[in-house]
Amino acid sequence: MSESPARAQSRLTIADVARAAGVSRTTVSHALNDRGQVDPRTREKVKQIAQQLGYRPNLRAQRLRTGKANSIALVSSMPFSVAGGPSRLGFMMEIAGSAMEAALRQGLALVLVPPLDAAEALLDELDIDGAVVIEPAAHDRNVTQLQRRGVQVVSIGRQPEGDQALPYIDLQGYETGRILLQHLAEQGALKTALLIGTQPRHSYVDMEQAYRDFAGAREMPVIIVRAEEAGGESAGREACRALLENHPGIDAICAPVDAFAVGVVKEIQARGLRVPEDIRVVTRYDGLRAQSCQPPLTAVNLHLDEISVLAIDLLFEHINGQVKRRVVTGPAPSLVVRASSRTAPGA
Amino acid sequence: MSESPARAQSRLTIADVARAAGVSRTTVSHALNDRGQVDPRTREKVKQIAQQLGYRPNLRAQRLRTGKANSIALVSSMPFSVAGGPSRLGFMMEIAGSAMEAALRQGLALVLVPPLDAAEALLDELDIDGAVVIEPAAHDRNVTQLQRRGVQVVSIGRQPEGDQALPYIDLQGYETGRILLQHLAEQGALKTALLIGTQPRHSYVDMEQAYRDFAGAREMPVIIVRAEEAGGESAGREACRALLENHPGIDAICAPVDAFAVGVVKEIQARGLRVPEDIRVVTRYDGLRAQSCQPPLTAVNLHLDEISVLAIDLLFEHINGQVKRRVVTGPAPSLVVRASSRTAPGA
DNA sequence: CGGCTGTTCTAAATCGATTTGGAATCCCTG
DNA sequence: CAGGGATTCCAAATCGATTTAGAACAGCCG
Repeated sequence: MSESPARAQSRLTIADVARAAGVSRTTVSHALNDRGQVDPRTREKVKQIAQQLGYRPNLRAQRLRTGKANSIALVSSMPFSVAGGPSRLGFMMEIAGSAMEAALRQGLALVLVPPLDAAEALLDELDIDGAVVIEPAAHDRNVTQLQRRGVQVVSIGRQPEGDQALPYIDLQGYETGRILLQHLAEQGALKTALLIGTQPRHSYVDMEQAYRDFAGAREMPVIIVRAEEAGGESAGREACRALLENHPGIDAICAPVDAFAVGVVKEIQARGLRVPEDIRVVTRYDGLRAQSCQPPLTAVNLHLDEISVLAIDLLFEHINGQVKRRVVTGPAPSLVVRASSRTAPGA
Repeated sequence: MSESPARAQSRLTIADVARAAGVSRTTVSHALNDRGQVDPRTREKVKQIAQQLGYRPNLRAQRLRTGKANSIALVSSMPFSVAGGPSRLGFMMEIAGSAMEAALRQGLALVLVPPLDAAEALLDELDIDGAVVIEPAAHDRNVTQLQRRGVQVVSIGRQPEGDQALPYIDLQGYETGRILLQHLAEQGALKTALLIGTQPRHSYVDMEQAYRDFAGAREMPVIIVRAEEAGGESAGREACRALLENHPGIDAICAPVDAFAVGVVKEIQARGLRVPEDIRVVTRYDGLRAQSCQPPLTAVNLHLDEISVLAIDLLFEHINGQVKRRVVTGPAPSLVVRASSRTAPGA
């Protein structure tokens, strides 16, 4: 039985270590996990032998027993067409980039769940003890599915009308809208239209509120049009056409969805108008799409890297049952001015 | 025993279903998994009851028994400073974006492993049955660590001098180098220098070979300089300085690492020279860094979205033991010309 | 009716860890 | 030296599924 020492696989079990050390499995387990009462000398000896043998506990057995998966999921429910395009899943990936690092620091593995219908099936096959959902819509199916399974969920961006108020990182949608509109006004815009998505997402809700308040304070007409997220760039373009035809005199468009904004710019230019001279355009997410647009789009730095870390930490707290904070406010959004809106002489 | 039907958690075990259906656990297992010999009527009844009760098999128990994790990892070993910056982990994230989708289609969850020292510890805590490693260096520690554990590994980009030849997706580094150098020549460059990293990665090796062949064929002087990847932009800048001081007359620089290329541009401009009029600059990866550089950098479209899918599929084959293909060649790299190299009148 | 084959189902072993509830040993005190 | 309390260790139960080996019963044949 003592042959085949180099089994390549981690075929060694706790029993092998116990045998080699001349103690029981219990003692090995205790020794290795710094649990229970074990003579320091025995503990050291067991550890050494385990090390020497190259023993690694079987994760699945460990998890079955302890009930922890030590991993979390990052879930996006934005349709592909919005997330897609040149930057693929820019928004989600930017979050993923720093989230994986933050997760690692908590000893958690981060698994990615793309926004696909097929994902729903996988969502039940995922061995996770928590999930971060990106900007969920009001009655997001992913969220309810996860909660039904009993996994902890937090969201980046408040879930509007949340079925039962998910803990979340505040993305400060109102403030984001305010600084964009304020900026447009400073650049001389007098008649700003708003183009948002149809889904009930916090960013649209908050943005609309900011817009209405802003318009109300200045006696500016309220011009709001909605487009289907799934339509992507062309839906934005279509909406822009309707906007321009029905509301002459518009001199600025605020389109928080970057795909929409790009469509807007294309439509404006196709009509022989200029951005920003005739119509200023701004968007929310400052990703590849905004930056590589011609002209580049004024946008908002949401500080997603910091937001992600906060989200992971919040989730971690909830998983560990120290349920205290339900809302965490991240760094304030900051304006990134680019050519698509720069018309005032001062700027 | 029939109370508390809505336990929130998936607390139901196979025993509960068995009890409710009036059969044994074995029969339930067989019925649900379409295994063994079960009367079709019984099978149907069990399935229905399980469904009705909302039974979900415990993943950890299932995995302990079956030995499969149904998940894979995406690993990058590029240092953070290169991967970092404006696009954070651009290269890795671009791959991740489409890889997660491909993985999902195979019923695999994709977990992200960031390039951190701490990751080494986590790598052993990861319950995975395979991993895709991005452009591993010659004796990459992550790779050996994974292999020792017995997980299948494939790489995107050949592992040079591979300890034992990992299966890989060919990134066609030689061809990439060739089209970049060819392009520079077409734009009038007569003295092109090469700036690569010090690590033994396939892209550097192949690029260098392409460069040497190219120079040899044209009797162009061979000017190669290396910089430490970990140094990022400033290392590239430093290398550029040395290049310009030691080799007057250089009119083009090929710097495959985007961070280096950006450094190069900055150094050139700081010296009062112009890109591309005085010195043309090109890089390899066409990410946010290349695109948002001033001027934007000519680069190569590596078709990472398709590459990722190939990688996932290859890994899947190896996990399932149908070990046939060891090398898969993806779509040919294609040039993306931008302002940083456009000088010829024709272009 | 005894013996054989096939179908349908089940009890128990198994995966590899953790954890519970003692058991054994030693030391000290009264 | 009996009895109490630490200390150190271990056997067995446990987590929740899958799988093996075999039981129970039916139908069929000679």
